[in-house]
Amino acid sequence: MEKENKIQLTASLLKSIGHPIRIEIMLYLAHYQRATVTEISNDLSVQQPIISLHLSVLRKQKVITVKKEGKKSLYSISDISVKQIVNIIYNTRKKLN
Amino acid sequence: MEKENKIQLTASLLKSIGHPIRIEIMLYLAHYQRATVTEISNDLSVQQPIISLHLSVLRKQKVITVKKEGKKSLYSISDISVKQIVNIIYNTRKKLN
DNA sequence: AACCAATATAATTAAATTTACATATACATT
DNA sequence: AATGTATATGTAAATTTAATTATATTGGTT
Repeated sequence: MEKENKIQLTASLLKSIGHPIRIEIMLYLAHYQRATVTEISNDLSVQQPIISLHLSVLRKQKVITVKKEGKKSLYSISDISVKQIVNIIYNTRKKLN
Repeated sequence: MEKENKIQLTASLLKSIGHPIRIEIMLYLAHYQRATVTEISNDLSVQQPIISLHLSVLRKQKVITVKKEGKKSLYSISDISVKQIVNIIYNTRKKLN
């Protein structure tokens, strides 16, 4: 992969996670392994269309994956490294402030 | 620190790094340890005011720190964990695509 | 003091995101 | 086929972010 493209992808990935609701979704999925849209929507107290939108942003960056089961969509984090990153930043943030 | 605040800070940090030019700046600083605004501007071929602007975004999140020496501003990455994160994502990105 | 180099900031405009709300699709059950 | 549940998509408005250009500030030098 060319450098420019790689930089662009790195930026896109970080940007996709860099949103409060999406951080919450990532932490939620990191904790529960998998969850449906409704579960996430209820537990985070955020309207379903908004959760769906943010899930699509994360899905586009392949940060999470969906597995359809009947009428449910089970979401999970697609890569452990992404999970680690969220935890690293979440836990080291206090050191920077 | 309250959870909400921590989430917000985590999002802000990731968001601040999630931009092509800022990724390039981070990779540049990770490689050279420290650099001036002019050096970054020249080597990345990006206009100085734009670099200054992006540096201020990163500085605001305390991702980088400045040390003034005469009329020069020496920038460097403030925390190793941030450096690691950039490298992790930069190197794992290919696995996700 | 005048000047130059290095950096930061301001104003403007353009573009991209986010939210909210409404609506659509898909599947399952009756 | 009609209803209910789960999820996705469309649109418009509001907000945020980015790039551009110009200008300001700061420190060193003559």
